[in-house]
Amino acid sequence: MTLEISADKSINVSPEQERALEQRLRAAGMRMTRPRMLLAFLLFRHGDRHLTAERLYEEAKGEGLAVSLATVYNTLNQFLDAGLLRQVVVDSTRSYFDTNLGGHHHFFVESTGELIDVPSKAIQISDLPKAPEGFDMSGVDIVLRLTPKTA
Amino acid sequence: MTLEISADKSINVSPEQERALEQRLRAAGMRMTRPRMLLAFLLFRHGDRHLTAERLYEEAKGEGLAVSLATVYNTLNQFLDAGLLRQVVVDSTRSYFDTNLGGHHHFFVESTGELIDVPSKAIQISDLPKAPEGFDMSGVDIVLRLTPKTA
DNA sequence: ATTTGTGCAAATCGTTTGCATCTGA
DNA sequence: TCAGATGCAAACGATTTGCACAAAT
Repeated sequence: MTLEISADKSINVSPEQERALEQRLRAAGMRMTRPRMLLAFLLFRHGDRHLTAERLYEEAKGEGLAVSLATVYNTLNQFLDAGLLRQVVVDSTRSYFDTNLGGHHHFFVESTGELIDVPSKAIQISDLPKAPEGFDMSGVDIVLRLTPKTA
Repeated sequence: MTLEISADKSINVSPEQERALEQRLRAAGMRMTRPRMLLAFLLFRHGDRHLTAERLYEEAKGEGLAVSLATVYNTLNQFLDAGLLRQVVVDSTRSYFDTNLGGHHHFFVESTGELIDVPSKAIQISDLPKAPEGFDMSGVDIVLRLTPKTA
C-alpha cells in the first residue's frame, strides 16, 4: 500500500512514515485503506494540528485523492474512538479535532475560527474544586478567547 | 401587560417582578410582548439557570403559553445580544444559555447534559499566558467535565 | 401609522446513516 | 472469501429565515 494517488499526483511518504502510520492504525485495530492512510498522513505529518472535518476534506481533495465527506467524518470518529485524536469544543456550530493528545489548553480566535495550543504548564491552577459526590472529574478544559486588538 | 395566560392557567407574577422585568427589557431597547415577558420571567425568576432553547420551549408550553420554538430561539438570541444572557459552549451538539452573568465556570455532567456553576473564586489561576500580539483576551472559559464515579 | 414581533413552514448547516458496492486480509 | 470500508444520497437534529399576520408604540 502506497500513497501514490494518480499518474500526475502523489504524496511523498517516506517508508518510515508509512510504517509508523501503519503501526498506529493497526494497533487501533484498523485496516489499512487508502482513504484512511491519506487522512492519517495529512493529520499526523506535521506535528500538532487542529482541524475541522470540512477542512480536512478540502485538504484531501487538494492532495488529489477524492474522499467523500462522510468518510472523513467516519474516519475522524474512528480515530477519536481509538484515542488518536481529541475533540475540542469551542464553538457550538462546528467540531474541532486535535492531534495533540497531551494535556494542554487553547487560545481560540473567534473571528477566524483558529485554535492555538497553550501548553498546560503555561497555566498554573493552584486551586480546583473537587468533583461533587458520586462524580469523577474526567477533564479540565480551558479556552482563552481572543479578539483582535481594538486600540 | 400581565402574564395571565388563559382562563384556567396563569402565572403568579408580582407587580414588582413585572416592573423589574419591564425595565430590564426596555433598557435593552426591546418592546414588551407577551412571549418575551413570559420567557424573561421563566429565565430570571429563580436565580441562575442553564438552559437549552428546547428546554425553555417545553417549560413555556408547560406553563400554558404556547410560544413557537423559533420565537424562543429568536428571543434567546436577542437576550444574548442585549447582554442579558451568556452562552456556554460545552457540547458541540447543543447550545446552553446561562443567566449567570458574573465571571464563573462550570461543571459539566456529560451523561446528563447538566451544568453546575463553579464560582470563579473556587478556581485559583496563578499564571495565565498573555494574549498573542494583536489580540486581546476576551474571556477565560473553564469546563470541568464530570463522569459518574466508576468505583 | 409605523415599526417590530410572532408563528409557521421551509431552508440551512453540520453531521450521521442506510445501502449497494468495492477492497484488504 | 468475507468482514469491514467507501461513496452517495437521503435522513437528521439543531438553529435560522422568509413571509403573511398580529401587536406594540
